[in-house]
Amino acid sequence: MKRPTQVDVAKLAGVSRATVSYVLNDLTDGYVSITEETRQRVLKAVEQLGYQPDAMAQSLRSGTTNTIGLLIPDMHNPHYWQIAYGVEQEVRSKGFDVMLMSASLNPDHELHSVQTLARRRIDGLILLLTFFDHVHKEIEHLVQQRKPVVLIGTSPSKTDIARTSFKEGAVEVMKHLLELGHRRIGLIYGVGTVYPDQGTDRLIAYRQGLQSMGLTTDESLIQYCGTTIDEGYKAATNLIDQQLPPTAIIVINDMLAIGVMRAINERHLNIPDDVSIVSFDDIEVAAYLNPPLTTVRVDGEALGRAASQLIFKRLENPTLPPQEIFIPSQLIIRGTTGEVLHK
Amino acid sequence: MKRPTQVDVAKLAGVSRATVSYVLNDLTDGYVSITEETRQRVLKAVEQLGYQPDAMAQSLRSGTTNTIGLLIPDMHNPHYWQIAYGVEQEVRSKGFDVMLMSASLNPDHELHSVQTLARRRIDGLILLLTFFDHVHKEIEHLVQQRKPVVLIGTSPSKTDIARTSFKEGAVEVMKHLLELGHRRIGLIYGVGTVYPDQGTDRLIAYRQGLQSMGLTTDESLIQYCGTTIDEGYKAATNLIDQQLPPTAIIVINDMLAIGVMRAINERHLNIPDDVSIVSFDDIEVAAYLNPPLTTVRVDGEALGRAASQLIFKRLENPTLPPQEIFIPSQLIIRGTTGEVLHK
DNA sequence: TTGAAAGCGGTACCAG
DNA sequence: CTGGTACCGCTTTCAA
Repeated sequence: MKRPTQVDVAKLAGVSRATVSYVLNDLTDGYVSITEETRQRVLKAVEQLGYQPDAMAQSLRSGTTNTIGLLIPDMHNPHYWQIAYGVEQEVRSKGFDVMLMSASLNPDHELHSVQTLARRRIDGLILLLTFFDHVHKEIEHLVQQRKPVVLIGTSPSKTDIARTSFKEGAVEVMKHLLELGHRRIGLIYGVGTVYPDQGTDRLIAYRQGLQSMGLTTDESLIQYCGTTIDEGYKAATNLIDQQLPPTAIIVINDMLAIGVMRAINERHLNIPDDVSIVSFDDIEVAAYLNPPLTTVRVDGEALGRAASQLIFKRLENPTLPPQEIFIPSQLIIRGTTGEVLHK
Repeated sequence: MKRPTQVDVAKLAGVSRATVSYVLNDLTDGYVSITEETRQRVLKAVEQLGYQPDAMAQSLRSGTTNTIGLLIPDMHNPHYWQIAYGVEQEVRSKGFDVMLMSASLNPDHELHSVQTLARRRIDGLILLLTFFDHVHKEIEHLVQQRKPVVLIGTSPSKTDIARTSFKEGAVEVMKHLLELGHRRIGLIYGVGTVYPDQGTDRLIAYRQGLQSMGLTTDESLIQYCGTTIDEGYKAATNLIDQQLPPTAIIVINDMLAIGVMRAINERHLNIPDDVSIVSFDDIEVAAYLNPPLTTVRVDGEALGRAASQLIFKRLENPTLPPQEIFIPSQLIIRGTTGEVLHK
């Protein structure tokens, strides 16, 4: 059985396609008016056939889709879900839908996803990019077509952006650790990306923090790695198996920090007495780890909501100058950081 | 600037719309043949305008969307993301896209999402339902229209289904705990749903396991709660603050178990010496908790892949009888379960 | 080798 | 009050 169309409904109700359309769109209140009896006949036919208007055809006609596209870097980091959740909340409250895609940390997928989303006549696009440059041209096009495009990121942008910055948080982190007496501070710097800016704010704060105490950066205390918990685990073992291991480790995000904590636990070292740990994001489980994780919170849900608001603002007023909403980061001190007990 | 259409390209290249279509769809190899020179002119025009064919119009014409819809219950449980990840992998490998929606644990949203997905001419639909009955009619319609619909769930179904069962796992759990000497076993039974069957398999195994040892079910050891970590935390406090607290707690999923572990840690009780914990799902962080969580693994990624395979199978052969792929569950013993030390 | 035109499923204008 | 019809952007058959 084929999907029923307007024609089927019209036939069954014994009216014309136009009439069906009128009834369904409640244009009966406007200029056109339709007998209650006809109306009922149509509605009954709709019910009988289980007719649902074809969204594609509607979009083709109207030029709008009532859909916002959202691209996240990958599905393995809860921080991105928080963002997706925020977007979903806000977008749904406006009666729009979200079409979510993941770039799977792959530049080709990222490009493909942006293109796919664009080809769908999405009404607006929220992008959390990892490989920025690849999609630059696509974004230009979208902007020229007056499609709302909002970035979620850390670097200022010419387009609308829901921006956050780890800078303040990272500075707080350094201050916190230095106050606790830490001097050998490791950094696990795992970013699944070639995007040059990603994480830089945290790296800079790290170096400057050390500098402010007259310390030089010991490059052997910096570990680069991927994005999985397991890679965090491995990076941590590299760090703590050194002759002079760090007394504190800064980890670029909570997921990696979970791996780091595991590595330390397995060596029967105590957190925070032997090693302190701080990271970034504040994903949901962070507060429930043992001990609870000290981390720099970035409110993902707020980021997602902010991005959506920017979309709708531009939808209403396409000629606005580029907008920015800033979501600050903030150090949440929990149980994984403590004073240096022994050097 | 408007989005460029085929007409714009045709004009710029000085050819007709059809020619553009031919070039873009490589029909040049078939019956139609086009001068290399014309071809190049068209391609150049496409490039210049940044033309991308309109997916809606294409779908309207072709009747296919190259898109699979996926509905998950909510965005806060990593288990669902594992499933989504599996779906994404498989679907993308076939050159299709995934449109993901979340029901936000809300029956209205669930219904709305299914309807929206259906209205989009999605080529196939993968559903992880919480409030089954509400969408029953929609599914019927889809099936009648020969749209592939695949369920992911635990109860057998008349439609295609990627099925798992916690039963075997739950039985293993009971065996494991009883062998370790546990007799007072608590159950935290949090399901964010009114769907009658959800979790039942685990409840049954629980009762039967106790029965097999000649024990009766102590209803005060069963706690019902919601789906958040925090609700798991609260349910656990109810349990361990009892006069005769359980020596082991079975938790319906890992997210809740994280909250349970926290509650126990906060009371300075030891896991597993004072209280053992087992749960279900085996989300990514489970192995990295402190101690690592004993849990019944259900391979979400495999579930997602299986569901996708069922979709494609039916797409190829719509008249197949209902298919089922079964993904077994399996107890993974880690560090949160141990022998009873004191009663 | 290229172009004209029908139609996919709706919407909305205009005429009856 | 209702029906005819042009059009949204693209594919594809048929004719030139």
